[in-house]
Amino acid sequence: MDSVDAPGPAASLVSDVFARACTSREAFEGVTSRWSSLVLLALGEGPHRFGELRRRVEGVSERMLAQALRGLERDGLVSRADAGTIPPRVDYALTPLGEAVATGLRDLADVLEAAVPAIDRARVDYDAR
Amino acid sequence: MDSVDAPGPAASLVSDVFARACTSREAFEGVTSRWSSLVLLALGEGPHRFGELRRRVEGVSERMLAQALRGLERDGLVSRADAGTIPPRVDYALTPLGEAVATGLRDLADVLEAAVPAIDRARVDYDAR
DNA sequence: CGGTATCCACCAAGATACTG
DNA sequence: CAGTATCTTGGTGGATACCG
Repeated sequence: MDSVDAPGPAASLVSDVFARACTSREAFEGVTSRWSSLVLLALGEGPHRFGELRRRVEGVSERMLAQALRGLERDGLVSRADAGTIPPRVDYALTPLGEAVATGLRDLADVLEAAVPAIDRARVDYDAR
Repeated sequence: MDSVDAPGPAASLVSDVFARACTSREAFEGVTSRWSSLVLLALGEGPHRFGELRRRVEGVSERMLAQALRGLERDGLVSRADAGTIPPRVDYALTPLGEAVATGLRDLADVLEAAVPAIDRARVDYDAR
């Protein structure tokens, strides 16, 4: 995996989200995908069990949650601790890398949450045209 | 930063990305959706014309690019300047809100780009199970 | 050049049922 | 409780053709 053609300002960059086949783009898409981002946000508030996540992330199905968690675990953003007990208990938490990503996502969510009134206004304006 | 289910420090919070019907979640999903995030990243490097964006964001189709731009314009993240000339010239740029979001996305991309080796390793480990 | 319109394939994703 | 299996469908998104 290398640069596109004409590397930009940061010519020493080894990975590039704009590059179709780059791991960073795949990871970026994984992180920003619908449920994964909300799961990371939830785990940013502390470790959660499966059921807790299901309740915290409104609207997620078991299937999608399991899938998101598997993807995040695979990329090393989330750790999975199976207590091996009955009834089962599995705790999910962020790895250090996951923390860094979740923090970024939190900042983004904060910006958007604060901008809700402006966004609502912009939508009304736009739709009125 | 805050606790899991207690309202937390910002008890006056009016919007919540975890809420299914909240504008902030819609906007969050718009911003993190596949092509929109890459478009914002590209525009974070400066204003671009349609064709420039198409080339910069590897793999995007005209249809998806147009759709992403419309969504971002609707939410007030991107401004559209049609020169009205022939041949046509339309410049896209970030609004102040768009800048804030793009900066957050950039941070995220930086983290992920830097973490590529770790992610690749994590994937190999995971897949070996 | 900067789009829109149309068609179509595929997969994301929901519902449901079942298991360790 | 924490998932997996299976089925089904609607939306996402690609290809192509065309318009101002």
